Amino acid sequence: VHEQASLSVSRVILEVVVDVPIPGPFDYGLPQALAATQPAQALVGQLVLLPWAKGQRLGLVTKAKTDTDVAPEKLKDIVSVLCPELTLPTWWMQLTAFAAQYYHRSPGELALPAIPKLLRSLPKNTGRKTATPWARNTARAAKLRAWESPEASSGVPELTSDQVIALDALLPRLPASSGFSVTLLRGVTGSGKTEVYLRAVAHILQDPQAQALLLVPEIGLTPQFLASLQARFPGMLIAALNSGMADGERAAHWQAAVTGQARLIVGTRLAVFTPFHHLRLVVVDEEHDPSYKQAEGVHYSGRDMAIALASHVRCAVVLGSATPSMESWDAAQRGRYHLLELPDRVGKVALPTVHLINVRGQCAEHGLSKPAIDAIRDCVGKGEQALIFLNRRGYAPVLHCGACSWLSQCNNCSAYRVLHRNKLGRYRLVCHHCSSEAPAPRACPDCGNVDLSPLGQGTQKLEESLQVLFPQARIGRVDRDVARKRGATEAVLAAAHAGEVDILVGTQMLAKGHHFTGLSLVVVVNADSGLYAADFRAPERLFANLMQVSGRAGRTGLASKVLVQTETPEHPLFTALVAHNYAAYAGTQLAERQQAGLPPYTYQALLRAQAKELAVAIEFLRAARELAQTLDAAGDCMLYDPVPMPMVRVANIERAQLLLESRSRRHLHLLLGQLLPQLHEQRTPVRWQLDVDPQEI
DNA sequence: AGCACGCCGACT
DNA sequence: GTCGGCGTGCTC
Repeated sequence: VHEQASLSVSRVILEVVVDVPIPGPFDYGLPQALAATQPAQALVGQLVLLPWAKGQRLGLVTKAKTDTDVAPEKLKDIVSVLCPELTLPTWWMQLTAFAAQYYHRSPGELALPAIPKLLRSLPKNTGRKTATPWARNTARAAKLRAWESPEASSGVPELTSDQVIALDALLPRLPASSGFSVTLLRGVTGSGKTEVYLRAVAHILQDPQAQALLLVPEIGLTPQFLASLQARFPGMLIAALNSGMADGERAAHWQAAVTGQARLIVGTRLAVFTPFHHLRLVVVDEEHDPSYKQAEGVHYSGRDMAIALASHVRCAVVLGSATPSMESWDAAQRGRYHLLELPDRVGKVALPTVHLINVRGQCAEHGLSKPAIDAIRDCVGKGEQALIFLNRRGYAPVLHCGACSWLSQCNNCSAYRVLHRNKLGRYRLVCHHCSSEAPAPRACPDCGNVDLSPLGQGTQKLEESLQVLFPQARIGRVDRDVARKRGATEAVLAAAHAGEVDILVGTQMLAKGHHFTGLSLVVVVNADSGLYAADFRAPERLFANLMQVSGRAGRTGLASKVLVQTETPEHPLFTALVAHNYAAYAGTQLAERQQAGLPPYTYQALLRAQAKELAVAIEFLRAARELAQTLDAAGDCMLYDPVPMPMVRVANIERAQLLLESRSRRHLHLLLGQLLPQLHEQRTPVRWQLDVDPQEI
């Protein structure tokens, strides 16, 4: 006993986190050979190779200490330091630990995936020792060059008086001495929010050590955008971080951000977990965008984590949007965030006039109303461009048999297969949820009727109808199907910019960021989907989308209009849209949310379960709810009944969900903190995951 | 989450 | 006789 006690005090113990869904941390011993080369404290923040079960795996050292509760015979020594060149900073370890706690995951599940695969790959025992991954990656990072910008710097635009006012308010918050602050920049489409960000970035980057992070929605990170940034910051290394990049490229950019070699980092949500060298400013562009929410694995919010990041490095964060999320708008109204507004377009360009077209009871087979067709004809006749917005890709949402009412139901999902037309002109039925597809049947599979008809329309059919209506017009289409082909989207957009397209047809992919100089007409074909959806956030998203798509029109001063086809023109959402009145719409939304006890006035977490049988998933959630009820004896949380998800079956897996809600975030998280470990302990055939602050219910 | 161990059906 | 099905137990 004596010997053990003295051993345990003299021995260095390392706390290590690992990418496994068990809480940890795990204690390991430091072998003598490694202890001799450096103080144990120097290993904190380093990646190490560990013996794990029967094999080896990667860990991150979070603490060096001298005692442990782990039985001596169970305590193993770390094998080696994997990447001595990389020490993760303390603030970063705290940020990932905070995120892990907030999303109720193990710290390793947040920390380790944030490091590029290339830098955390286990060494292959090929015998010969080669350069470390870090060293090899250093060579790659050194080769990073400026983004190709076609034309030389187009110069710095002059600021409008609104932009001057916004910057005058923003710049004093940027110095390091000002610490953490959140600013919401609300500016109508075309008001020059980007110019305000860029001035703030330029201001911060005057300090040769400083770095700025610009977060963009998933589809915003394009080569063109990077090129335009490069033109603005000639000679400066701009790193890009997004999930689509190849391992090597990603690692090189990441390393440039970590060493400080890259001064400006542009990234999608995952970039928030980069251990920046000296971050001094965070900008979240289009902060309301749903793509900031990670929908797989750890369901984190890139926007919320951007705020957490800024608070950990003690710098300013700027959230920008024409249609801020209700969460951010409410925070700004309450003074928790500084609010800056850009109420007018640059150059006092008029916002487009919005007209509502009542299509109730009309069944135009091509989906376009008479006024819309007339407006398109007029627009194209004048040599201007029209954008037709339809949030539905494919040819038609469903194939239908008029004789027996058969519909093209997916075999694996509770959804219809969508009729598509491939490049050979052949019709196929494709499920947008499980991707299963088959040639469209020539005759009804149920009754043999050969007269099958497509119901409704998608972008493909709309494109076809438009070509019939306007045989002379040059039509371009942009949706995810087009985007699948390499370079196809870019080609259509380039043609549109060059004035070689008269009519652009597309889904919401077209709604964001693009700036078509000749565009004077926007037609929204079906504005009503989502208006009466079960998800209380659906109208908020619809409003944002419509504002966004309307904003494409007339950005360069052409008299422009937006036609919105709807069956309910009297709906207040459309009234606010016509008036370009975000504040009024947000005000009524927030009042409703407060009345109904919904976010941002309550806090939610969603427990989702999947099983082959719906009853099994529901039963799991019922048991979880019961457990939660006993843990929340004081009744601080509202525990709803488990229900099937709106899309109950995907790829033959049945899904259900349990909503937990509280007026107190603290109480909700206290409950989750007790509930989750118990759920982990129970052995169940049900797959489940927790979504804190769910965006889709 | 992986991954190994472990105990019961259709194959050489 | 064996390959392999996925149930359950563990990872400092």
